[in-house]
Amino acid sequence: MVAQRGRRNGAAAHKRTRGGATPDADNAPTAEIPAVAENGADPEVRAKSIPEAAVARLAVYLRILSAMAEQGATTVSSEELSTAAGVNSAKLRKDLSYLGSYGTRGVGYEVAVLVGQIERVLGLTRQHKVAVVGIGNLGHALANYGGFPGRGFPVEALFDIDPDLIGVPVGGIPVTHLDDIPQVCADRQISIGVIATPPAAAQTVCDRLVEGGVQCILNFAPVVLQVPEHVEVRKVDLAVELQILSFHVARRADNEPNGKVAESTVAGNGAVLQS
Amino acid sequence: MVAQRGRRNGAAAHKRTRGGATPDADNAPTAEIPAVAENGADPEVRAKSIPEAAVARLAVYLRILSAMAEQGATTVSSEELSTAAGVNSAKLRKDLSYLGSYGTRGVGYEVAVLVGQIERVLGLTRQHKVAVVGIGNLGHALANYGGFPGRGFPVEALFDIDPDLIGVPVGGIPVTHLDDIPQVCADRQISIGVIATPPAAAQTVCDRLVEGGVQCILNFAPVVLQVPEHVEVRKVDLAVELQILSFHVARRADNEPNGKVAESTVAGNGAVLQS
DNA sequence: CCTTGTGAATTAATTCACAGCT
DNA sequence: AGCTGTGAATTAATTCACAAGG
Repeated sequence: MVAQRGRRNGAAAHKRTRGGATPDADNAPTAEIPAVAENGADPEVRAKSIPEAAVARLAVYLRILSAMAEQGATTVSSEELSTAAGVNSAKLRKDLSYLGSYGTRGVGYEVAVLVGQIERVLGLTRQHKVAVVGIGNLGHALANYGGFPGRGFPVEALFDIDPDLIGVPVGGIPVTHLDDIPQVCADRQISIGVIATPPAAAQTVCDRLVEGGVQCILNFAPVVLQVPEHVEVRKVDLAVELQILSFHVARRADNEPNGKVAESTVAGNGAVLQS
Repeated sequence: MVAQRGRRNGAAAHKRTRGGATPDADNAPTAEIPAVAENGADPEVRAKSIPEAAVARLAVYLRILSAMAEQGATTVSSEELSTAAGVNSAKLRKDLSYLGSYGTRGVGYEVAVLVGQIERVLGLTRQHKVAVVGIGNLGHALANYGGFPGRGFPVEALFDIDPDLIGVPVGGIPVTHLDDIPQVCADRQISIGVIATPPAAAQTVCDRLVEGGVQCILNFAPVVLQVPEHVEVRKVDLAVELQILSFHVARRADNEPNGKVAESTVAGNGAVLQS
């Protein structure tokens, strides 16, 4: 059907360079997979083309499932899991179906199996070394996470420009100067760079990370980064988040002219809910 | 079975209460406006139903436009602005069209006009008082932003559970105990609550914020919050962001198999490489 | 000529609804 | 009986492409 031609891989050089990606709705170009992947390596149905939106939710399911496993649960139904994740069960099942068919009809899913499959699809069986750039308030907080979510994302390098910080260990790792980013990232095989610098420094830092071979960037600076197209950027933007909330407040105020309605909510305004 | 049992508010059995929202693609139920709005209030074309995705981008455009204005630019074309924002120009124009028609064909847009219109639509002409809960590393960082993005989001209350912190001013504001959340939020008319607590505390804190009349929550805790449906939740989830990046790394590795399988990459053994 | 603004076309994401298996 | 898995239907978001207007 769609013959999705057009995407030229060769030189292309379309300066796509999109690096924006609001934590919200922007970051979502759909993770199309070129459909190639003949592989033949895996007996399982290799991931074919999981929608980006589903990927984000799978990560959420994974966390919930891990918690359930820790509490001793061995199986879970789509209804339970979807409720815990705040989505509806049809969406959840559709999302899980991208993993393959690991449920048992009439019963549900085995928690351990789902955990394993989600980890596989998200690539969490590999390790992804992280570098944090900008050891201010936020960078400090990030560095102290010490090996981010669970294991799998060890922080292996810290960078800042402040001479007083260079060499000082934060969360066990000594801070290196910004100038050494390319070198150190290349040496330590950093795969994810986290930018927590002031906005003015962000693009330069980004360029150096790319120079050092970093392919993925998580950007906390309120700047739209320009990157070559093989680099993946995700953005966490506080200002944008707050402004989106502001929009919703304003919208509510516009629609519901009078001041309060408090909890008449529930069935009250059918307008806002989905179906 | 973790908790989800008690979440029944009112009748409505499964009435949603979504609070998840991955910073990415999850947070995006499309900001449909109830269509009611007989309006008749504004001479301008009142916001009719801006797509959620567009709202997020408008916030980005706003920042870029503000920077341009500061540099003395007075007009801008869709091409320029879209490049700076990392989107294509058609999308940009479509987004701006939700504001009304403020461009001049053959010329472009007046920067100042766009800034004003975006601020209007995002509700940035109001003030939104913010409370930060959880004054750890992250909360500290947030509190010190002191009046978040530019103006319009003053931090007016800080909360924590640690007795050593109570009363201590952070960024000029004394920390109050978690127990006083409902009271203080109601008194100070807080409209946005930021949750930066450990995951275990997040739901309780959330409940108290809601009790205090807070309608919007920005959640940094890795937990899916359950909230009544009139409350808007946005989530910033570090783990999810990293896992999405991980997914893209894996995807690339699968598609672009330089060597065959190269080094023990794909699944198989959990322990890959050193640590 | 410009560049905007927008219907129409396309593509992605979500939801429905039910067949199929346990 | 019950729950998964998934085509089909629906709804949202993006992109195209060009008429309209300075």
